[in-house]
Amino acid sequence: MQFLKSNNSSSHKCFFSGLTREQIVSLELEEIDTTYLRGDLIFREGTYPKSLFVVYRGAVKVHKYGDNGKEQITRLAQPGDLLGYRALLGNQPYKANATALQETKVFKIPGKSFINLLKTNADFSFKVMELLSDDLKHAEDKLLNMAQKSVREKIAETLVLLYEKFGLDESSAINSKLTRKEIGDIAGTTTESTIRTISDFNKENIVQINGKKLIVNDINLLKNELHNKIA
Amino acid sequence: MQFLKSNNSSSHKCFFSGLTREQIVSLELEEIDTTYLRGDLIFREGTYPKSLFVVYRGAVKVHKYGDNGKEQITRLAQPGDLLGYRALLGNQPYKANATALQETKVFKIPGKSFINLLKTNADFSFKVMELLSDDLKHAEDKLLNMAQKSVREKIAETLVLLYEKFGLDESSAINSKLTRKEIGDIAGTTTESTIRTISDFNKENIVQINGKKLIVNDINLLKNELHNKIA
DNA sequence: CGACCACTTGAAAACTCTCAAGGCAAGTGG
DNA sequence: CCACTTGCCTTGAGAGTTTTCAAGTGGTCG
Repeated sequence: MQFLKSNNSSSHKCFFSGLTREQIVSLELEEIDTTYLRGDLIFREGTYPKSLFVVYRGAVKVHKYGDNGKEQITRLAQPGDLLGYRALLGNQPYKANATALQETKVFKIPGKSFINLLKTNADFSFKVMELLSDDLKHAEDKLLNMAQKSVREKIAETLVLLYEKFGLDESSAINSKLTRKEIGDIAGTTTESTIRTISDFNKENIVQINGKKLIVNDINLLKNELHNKIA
Repeated sequence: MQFLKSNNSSSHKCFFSGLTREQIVSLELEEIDTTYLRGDLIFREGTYPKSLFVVYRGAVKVHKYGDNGKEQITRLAQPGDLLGYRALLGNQPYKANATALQETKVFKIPGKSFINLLKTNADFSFKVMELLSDDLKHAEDKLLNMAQKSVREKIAETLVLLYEKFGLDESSAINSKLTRKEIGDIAGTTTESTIRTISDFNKENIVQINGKKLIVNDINLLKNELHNKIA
């Protein structure tokens, strides 16, 4: 099954690799209507989930809006990542929106199949728990960043994240199609502050701006910016 | 078993209420050395977990420190809440510290017993997942607050949280023993800003300061402060 | 070509933190 | 019993950071 060969170059392990063929078949993957273009909404906050989404190709932002209307990206999903499992687990409405960042293909797994597998397969259960556990860790780390870091540090943090998630293309540029606004929405700051900070990094030769592309010649220069440098 | 009668007045359901007597016995609760006084460290970030902690009485802060040394409280645990389950699940070191906020009694469950029950009892597994799911939701909500709200809103948010977690004592004061610094550590701001904001609320008759106590006569006045009031 | 969208820059305003200092209450030791 | 220490609360003023608002540029697509 093609699906099992994750084309994800980063360190993610395929979520279903421990299952038997029968178990995978039992998931009744649906392939209908599962390709999205940049900007397409995959699901909307407040609606109820029917399926679990598994990203097969592309990239997805999970985001919500504050009272003031400002957008906050809480997570980036890539090939191999699951979307919407939390709403399914609790049989609750989605707590965020999911939007494709580029051409993205997902598999849909009927909610019931997912829950069934959870209830019958302890290993699978355990894996989902590890996943939740991991997401929780990331959320808490991010909490600390948001609460305590300067804009400069938050932007550096975000660029390192993008570097690690998306890698570099042939010209050493971060291989994401994110706009400045979206980078700010991840970092938790305004578009203008994002632009100014990236521009500072450019002047300091930490990154190089090439149109919309951000060229990273030495990731360690960026990583140096992650921490408060007050002795 | 006394343990099952949660003395928690708030809406928490007891985590173990779905288990059979045998299953509870299988957890091999340990009661040794399980009372802590205010300020006592229950576990430290970076160390490895041996047991799961179940808060029986009192209150616990889960907190970590940023690069600059500033403390951030990520969670408050009360009777019925579990501590350290995430580290156990992943067999990883604790990612935060836990410190008693008042005289606190906890039960310890050997890590192995917990994991065993997880692997053999699908319902229990599911419950832990719901718990994780819930914690994740809170973390993400808090993320949004941190990223987008003003100090005033964050303090209001925190006071409402404390109101809901700890309730009011006989004099209508929030029934927590938290210092101003700790309130700031939850909200994600400095002690001084916390004091100034609470002082503002006092002047505006939203809360009433009585020594270290904060009297809340009408919680809705505070809740009005949760949202940005820009039309 | 015009509209639109993203990017960029400047200047002022708003907000929050930092640093410094003082007050108050409880507990301690002489 | 009093002086002293300690921890927490409070306030002020200035510094620093970040946002806001306004304006302008450049590229792209129909």
